Amino acid sequence: MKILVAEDDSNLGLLLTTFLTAKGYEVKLTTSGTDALESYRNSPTDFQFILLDVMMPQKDGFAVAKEIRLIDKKTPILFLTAKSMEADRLKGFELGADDYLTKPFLMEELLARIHAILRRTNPVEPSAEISLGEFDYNISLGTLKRTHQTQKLTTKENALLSLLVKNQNEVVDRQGALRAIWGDDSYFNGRSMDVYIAKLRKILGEDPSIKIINVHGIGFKLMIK
Amino acid sequence: MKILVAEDDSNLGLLLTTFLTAKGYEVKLTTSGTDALESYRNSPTDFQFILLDVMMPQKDGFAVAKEIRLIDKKTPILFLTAKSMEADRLKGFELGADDYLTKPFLMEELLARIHAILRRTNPVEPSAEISLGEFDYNISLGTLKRTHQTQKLTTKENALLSLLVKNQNEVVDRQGALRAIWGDDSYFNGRSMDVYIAKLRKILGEDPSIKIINVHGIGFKLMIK
DNA sequence: GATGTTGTTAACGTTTGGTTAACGTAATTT
DNA sequence: AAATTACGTTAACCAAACGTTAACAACATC
Repeated sequence: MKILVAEDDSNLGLLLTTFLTAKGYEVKLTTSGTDALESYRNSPTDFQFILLDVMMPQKDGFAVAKEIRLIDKKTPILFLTAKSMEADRLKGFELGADDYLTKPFLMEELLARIHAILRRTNPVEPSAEISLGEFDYNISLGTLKRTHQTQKLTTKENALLSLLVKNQNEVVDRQGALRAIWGDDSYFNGRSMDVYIAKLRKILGEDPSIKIINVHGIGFKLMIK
Repeated sequence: MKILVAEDDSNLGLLLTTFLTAKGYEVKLTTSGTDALESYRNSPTDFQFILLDVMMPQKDGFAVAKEIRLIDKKTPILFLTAKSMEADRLKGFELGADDYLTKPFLMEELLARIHAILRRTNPVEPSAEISLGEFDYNISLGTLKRTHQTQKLTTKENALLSLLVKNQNEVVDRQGALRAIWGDDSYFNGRSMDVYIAKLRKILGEDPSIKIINVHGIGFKLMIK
């Protein structure tokens, strides 16, 4: 999932890139409307989402959107702007924008709005799938896909795997995981989690590059070579 | 194109109704979350857009959205609220909202946002007949036609099937369906719904490409190959 | 009143997923 | 080295969830 970002404020551009990359998106950052349009034109089918700052020198976000919409009516466009003028907002929507977010905004809200737009844009694949070794893991559906097979995970399996995946290459604290998934960290819940770790090891064992490592006395770590 | 509006401020409710009606929409105005949910449940296939005020007595907009999303993952939901708290905004999106607009807002912006969302969601107007595998299903008449046969469905059969068809390929929450069709999710209503699921499986079994799948502990999903 | 229709509930069963037991190995502490 | 704690693995157990068929109750129609 690749996002084209046009933002002339380098701090915000960097922040956006870092944040969205951490959330699993590939980001192409451009710092002017001209560059954005050029990037788009170089590979128009590459981008699944476009984030446009309105106030940019030379070619502003509106001009870019107008140009893009001439040849692409589908790729979602979300405008970012410091200006809160109502006429501008309406203009953005008229140009075919999907949303319009006023600075300053919470990064989490931006992400929520991106998700909402993608949810209705790609109803067939409502949730992003995470690449996990040879598997494609869908947290929402609780499915693990590989070649021609799809394995459905149980609720507990999915909860535990999603926690490990979200903290890939980092140790997930044993007691914390127990409290988060089982509600408290009693002895038997701990044994239950060990059972589920074994289940996940068995399922993921089809791909030898995936390992769930125990860090003694601390917790578990999901690693992929 | 019918919009369900829930707004307890009668001035704003009237304004919304007048404005949207003038823009060509049919509006069902409700003044409480409870009434909104009841209106929705009475004819779930009627509405193509839902406008929910967040702050309403008894059942707030969030609670309404939560209940609706159990049995309808697609119909667009836009929240209106006087509160601009960020946590609330994120909560709205997590519940499956498509947009979130803070009062006071320009009516024209509301309309633009509705259009932007509808542009993406291809709203399904209730039609005379829906193609369902080898069957032609008429929700209004409660009939299933196939080759030279027409089967008449009972009220409960029709309510359940229309809910499954509306959410084809999506899981319909068991408890949500029970509350929507039977009024509450007690044990015996659950057993009754299981009986009706069996009835529908028997009726639809004439076409082997149609399956009603149980997702354990969650609900049912209608799938067609 | 007899009959038909629809919805509810009973009865018996299967499936599912989570918990716990049991036996063991690995790591740390004494 | 021995004892203790932490974790690995497999399977038994159990209750909840659900599938199916039929009996029963309530209501409508003739």
